[in-house]
Amino acid sequence: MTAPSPRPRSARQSDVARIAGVSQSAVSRVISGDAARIPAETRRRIHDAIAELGYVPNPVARNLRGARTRLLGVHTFEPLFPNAREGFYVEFLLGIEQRAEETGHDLVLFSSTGDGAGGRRIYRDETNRLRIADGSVLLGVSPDRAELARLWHEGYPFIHIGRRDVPGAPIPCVIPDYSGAAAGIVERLHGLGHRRLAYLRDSIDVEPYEDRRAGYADAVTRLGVVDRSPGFVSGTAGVPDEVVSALADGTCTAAVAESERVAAELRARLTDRGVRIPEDVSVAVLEDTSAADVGWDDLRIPRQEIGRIAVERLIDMVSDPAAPRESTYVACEAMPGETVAGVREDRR
Amino acid sequence: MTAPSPRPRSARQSDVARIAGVSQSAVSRVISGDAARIPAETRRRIHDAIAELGYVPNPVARNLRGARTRLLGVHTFEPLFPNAREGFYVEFLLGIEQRAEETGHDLVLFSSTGDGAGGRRIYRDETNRLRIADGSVLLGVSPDRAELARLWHEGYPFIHIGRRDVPGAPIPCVIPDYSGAAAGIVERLHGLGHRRLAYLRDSIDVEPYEDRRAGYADAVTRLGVVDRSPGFVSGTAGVPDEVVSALADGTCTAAVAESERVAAELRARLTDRGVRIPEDVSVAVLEDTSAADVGWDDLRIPRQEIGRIAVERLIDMVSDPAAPRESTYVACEAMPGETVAGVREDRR
DNA sequence: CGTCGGTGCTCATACGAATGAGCACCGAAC
DNA sequence: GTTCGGTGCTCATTCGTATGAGCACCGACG
Repeated sequence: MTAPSPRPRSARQSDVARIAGVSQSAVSRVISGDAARIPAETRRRIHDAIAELGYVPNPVARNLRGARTRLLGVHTFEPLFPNAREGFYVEFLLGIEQRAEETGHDLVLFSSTGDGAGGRRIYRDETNRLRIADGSVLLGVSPDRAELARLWHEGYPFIHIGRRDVPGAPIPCVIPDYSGAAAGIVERLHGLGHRRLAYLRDSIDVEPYEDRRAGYADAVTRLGVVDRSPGFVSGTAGVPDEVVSALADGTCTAAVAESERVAAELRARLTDRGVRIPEDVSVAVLEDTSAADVGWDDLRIPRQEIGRIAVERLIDMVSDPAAPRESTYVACEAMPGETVAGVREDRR
Repeated sequence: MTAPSPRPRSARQSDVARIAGVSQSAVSRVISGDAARIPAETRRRIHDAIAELGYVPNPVARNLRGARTRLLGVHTFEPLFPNAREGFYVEFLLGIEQRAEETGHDLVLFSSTGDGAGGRRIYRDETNRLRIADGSVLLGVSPDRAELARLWHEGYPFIHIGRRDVPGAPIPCVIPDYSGAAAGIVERLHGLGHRRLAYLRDSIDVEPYEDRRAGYADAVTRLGVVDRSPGFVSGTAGVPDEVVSALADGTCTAAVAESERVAAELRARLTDRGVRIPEDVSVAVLEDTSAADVGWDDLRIPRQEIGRIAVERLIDMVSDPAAPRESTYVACEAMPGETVAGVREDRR
């Protein structure tokens, strides 16, 4: 038996109708359940004809009438599984897929680049590629905010995972609450007796880091803790010498690092000076370091849950275009590790 | 600024046409590049109107005319990332995504179950859900071969990852060459001096395991090696006592386990008897055990490459429906580990 | 016997874009 | 001055399905 080629044009409702001796609309009604006034006998004839022809509705044509496609888009601004961040997007996707499955949606992964260069774009030769889907989840760092603004103005339903600020276009996001998590970590250090902290910033200036800084700053002020970083909000990136010295001599008793990269650098510098973590100095990281598995006190981003929530919100937007489009915050758990301890007795 | 809601019905070509003072077809021609006979001035007017209205083509309508959607489907018969097989499908998807990106395709992940129960099905109330995509990659273990047969008879372009035999429907697959890999492992054992082997089968009876058994059986015969498993082809699943004894007393010097599960059981049983791997007995596994990371001599399934090849083949089928639809074999690398060694001197 | 209410459908059109055919006009060539 | 060829579009139709409106028929009721 050989493959049926050249593929015969698939049967359509009109073919079924001809065989069953009814009109195309009768077929349509029977198929789409609106068969209230079609008697069993006719229905049977139609079903027989369907079986005979192996008729299968064309979903594309169905959708044309303005019905929903029940497709949800997933647009990542970088390849879905960049090696550098293995497991990063995938975890969000896991939650997205779960919720999509539960709500009877399929997903469209927008993997095509657009035009070879310039990264993944939403608009390709003036057309919004996302439009096949009823709405889309966006994730990753967009290289081009104007695109997001345009998308928003178009009224297309979408939700962004992670905070993204675009002037003039308050795009709805699902946001890990880095600010609250940072505050929580400061509180924890405070509870352990730490009163003089240092903040280590990375050189990245995107929204999520701003959130961390804000949360840290608030908590420091609120608890009356002293921050000794060299002007952490506008300050230097990386691990300045002053901070290493301050931690070594007890001027500071704990450090809060924005990213694992900075934390690792700090650890190296402290080890050089013979300073131990956590015996001498406590270090917490404001990032999910579970992949590295080195025991940092850090925070956990509930990626799966965030994915689920994003789909949830997206479906709301799709089903009610007039619904409010606000951002949602999702709490991050502070994860105790092996790098935070009570303050050293002689340094209280 | 508030979200533009209720969303205005998006502009269409006829709206653009009205504003630009031309006909809808002129707009269509300009947009779809067939603008040979439209002068620059008119084109400009049309583009201005497009910009003014924020017009965006409706991909669904486009597709209706029979054009390609440039969507490729990915249908998994189980959720994409079942916890039990974490990283299993994902690796295929990685390759699929890469190739899709390179060829300018987007992916549709068919995640919706169909009707709540009964697993993921291709046909939902008599409609082939895959049809939105130009063609689809199927992966996982289908609960229902009749569905595959129907899909094939329909002439829908699809390719299955992993071998799947359906009577009357020679469905095209991309198949890890388990048979060759099993033979390779037997050859390797033979090269190390092993002459009396045992084969341990799992209780699963799907095609991939048949391939392993066939490859093993061929190699054993070809090399004149003795197989001491209790009738491995029709034989008992799991780890029979006879096999453990044969390995312990030197009747057999090496074991080939179909799955990691069986291998792990064997290891436990041998350890109980004080038999060491690989000093006393060599053990190889005919499965990719890289996830477990316990040093088995095993084989590696080039999942990413398989994904890429599947997309490649699928695109061929889509672009030429008359193309032959055969299966493709992909070689698996035998991966040396720490559980195979030369045969013990006194057991040659 | 006329009318009314149901039943069992059909008709016509919409959805949005693509496209073969063809019309109207213009300048040039014979 | 007629024909010819090219330009610049428009017209009409197609894709496959869904759906509001409505037609024809039948039995029942007044």
